[in-house]
Amino acid sequence: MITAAGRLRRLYRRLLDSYGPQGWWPARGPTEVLIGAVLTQHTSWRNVEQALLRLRAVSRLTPAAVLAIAPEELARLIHPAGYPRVKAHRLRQLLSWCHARGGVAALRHLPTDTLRSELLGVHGVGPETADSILLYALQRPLFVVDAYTRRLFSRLGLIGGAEHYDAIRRPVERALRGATQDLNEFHALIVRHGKEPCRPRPHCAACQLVKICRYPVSLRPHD
DNA sequence: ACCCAGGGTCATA
DNA sequence: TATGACCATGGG
Repeated sequence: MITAAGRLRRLYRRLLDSYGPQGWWPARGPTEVLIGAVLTQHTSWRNVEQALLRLRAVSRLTPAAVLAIAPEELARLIHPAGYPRVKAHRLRQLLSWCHARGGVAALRHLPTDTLRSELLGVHGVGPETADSILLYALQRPLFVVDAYTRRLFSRLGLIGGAEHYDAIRRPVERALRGATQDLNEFHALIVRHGKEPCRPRPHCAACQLVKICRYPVSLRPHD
């Protein structure tokens, strides 16, 4: 990531002006953020919603209640989100950790560094899932780097494409001065912009790209 | 019949 | 360190 705090701030401002606040995370409660963060791994939010509907229909979405569901049954319930057995196992690992820690409310007392390293220690929780939970369930000032972020930053020349996760995350956190609400909106807006590929007329008002925006979603992070 | 979606782990070189 | 296979469903 080249040191481009000003460019990052202007990009954020343009995205916000174009789309308005996104009001993330789309969940009813904090535990649902944890569950959704696992379910949405390499999966469209549309499919995740179906899985959440099926889960909500049979259980309260608290760690204890979901852990009371038999693993095979849990897998069956979440199957619209894909990778049912993998995700059922990951959900159980994550919710067991949370439950052992006294529930989501109890997590608020712990420092961000501690929470992040413990989350990364949970099997099936990588950096994006951990940071989504920390930002959207616990309001910690972290920037979430996902495939849309890499693609957009790479198209804008802000990164080469091979940067490590933290090498993208930290500069954005500095550029936005660790303001939780801005980090929240920035990531949500990047996803919004990525989901609705902008049509240049003559250029995209949000990212200001002319040519690249005409290539919808086919470009990969390293293109 | 492809390609893609708000990733992560594991085996291998 | 860095690739590739694997996990699996639903929509374009």
